[in-house]
Amino acid sequence: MSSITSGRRPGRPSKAEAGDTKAALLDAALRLFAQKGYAGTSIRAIAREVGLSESVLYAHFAGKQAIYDAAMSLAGPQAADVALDEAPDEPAAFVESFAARLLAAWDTPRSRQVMSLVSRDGLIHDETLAAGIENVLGHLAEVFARWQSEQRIRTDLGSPDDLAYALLAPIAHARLLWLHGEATQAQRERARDRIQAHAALFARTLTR
Amino acid sequence: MSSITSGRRPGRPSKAEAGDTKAALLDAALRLFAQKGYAGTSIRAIAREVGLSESVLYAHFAGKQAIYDAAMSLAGPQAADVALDEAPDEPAAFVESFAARLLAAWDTPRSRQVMSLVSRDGLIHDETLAAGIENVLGHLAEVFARWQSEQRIRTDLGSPDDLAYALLAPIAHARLLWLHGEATQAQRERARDRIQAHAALFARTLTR
DNA sequence: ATTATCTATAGATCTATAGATAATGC
DNA sequence: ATTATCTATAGATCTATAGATAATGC
Repeated sequence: MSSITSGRRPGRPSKAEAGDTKAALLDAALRLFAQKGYAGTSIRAIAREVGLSESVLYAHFAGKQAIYDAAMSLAGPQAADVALDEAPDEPAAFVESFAARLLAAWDTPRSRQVMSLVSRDGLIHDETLAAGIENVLGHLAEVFARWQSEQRIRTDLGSPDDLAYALLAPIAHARLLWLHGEATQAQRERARDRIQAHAALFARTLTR
Repeated sequence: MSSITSGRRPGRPSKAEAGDTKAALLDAALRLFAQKGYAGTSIRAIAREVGLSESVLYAHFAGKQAIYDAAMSLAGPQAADVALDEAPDEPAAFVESFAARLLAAWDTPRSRQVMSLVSRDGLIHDETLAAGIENVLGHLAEVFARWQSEQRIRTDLGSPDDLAYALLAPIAHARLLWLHGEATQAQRERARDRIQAHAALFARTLTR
């Protein structure tokens, strides 16, 4: 028994046994940062997860912060991109499909991990995230304003902006509570049920 | 100049200069854990914040985790305790006062710090927090169910449970986004405006 | 020659403990 | 004697770097 510390011998691995190391490192990094946060995750732990020496990370990234930034950028399309790409004509149908599309975008393994990562390290209070939410709210408010002026929805409930918040916040909250990196199947179903029920309730509110 | 490392000489401090060390340590601990998270906060940093040596903490607490637990328990009364202690008779008035009482309980320096602490380290996904929310939702749903059976509010919008979520989630989300340990005055006002506007909109929804 | 891995190590920092020192309260 | 602080230190762990090793691609 020679090398106990690592199953690998030194030197460049042969083509056959070389995988996509950088992608594997980033995947492990996202997983660990999501589980333990920035300070709770060591370079060493990331390397061990992939079965390599920690110094490999310095061949691929400038340092710990660079790994974190790269892992963050694995986040898929944001809510604003996903949710509003459909020309909204029929209020009730739009509201329910909006919620369904947000759920689909947020209930993926990667998106759930990014959610965990974002809800640590104070990033949930980061301006970027808040700006993204404001962006979606603005788009939604425009839609509601048009519908109000066209008399397609009630005008006596509140401003377009308040309506937008009343629709989006419960969906975003469901994401936070139940669509994170360690969510169980039951929690994911809870999120889906809550989001669907809320969208349906909100759609009824708009028109009745 | 003798002791550069600390302004204090060794030995027990005189009665005059001895403050409430344990309270000061806990206060600093909550502040730092809220800012940097568990792993990002060292015993040393807490001690330095109070101007003492790090070994003092071991005289007051069994270890780092014990300090964290003690800081967590500084959280004031929870939402469930605060929000429902008033006999709800008039729907619109109750909804707005419910929101106002939640805001008052959550917009204190300590509660904001606990919010930051909870939104790190995965605690937001902790069962305790989720159970607290479910508890408030359950109480609210009872109130709505009674009102529906008494015909004080509309019955065609959704189940009492869905109504409870539609009221509470946007308030809880405002807390998360704008009532944390590093919230600015502008963010706190944003939370208040959002919460008030949402409560008013929801109250109108219930009755019109 | 370049690239991707390894081992070894420096230097910083962290948790925790041991033992000294000085004030308090009996 | 007890309590509340201090200094000093052990031992673990962390980030980062230097230099060796072996496969690749020209």
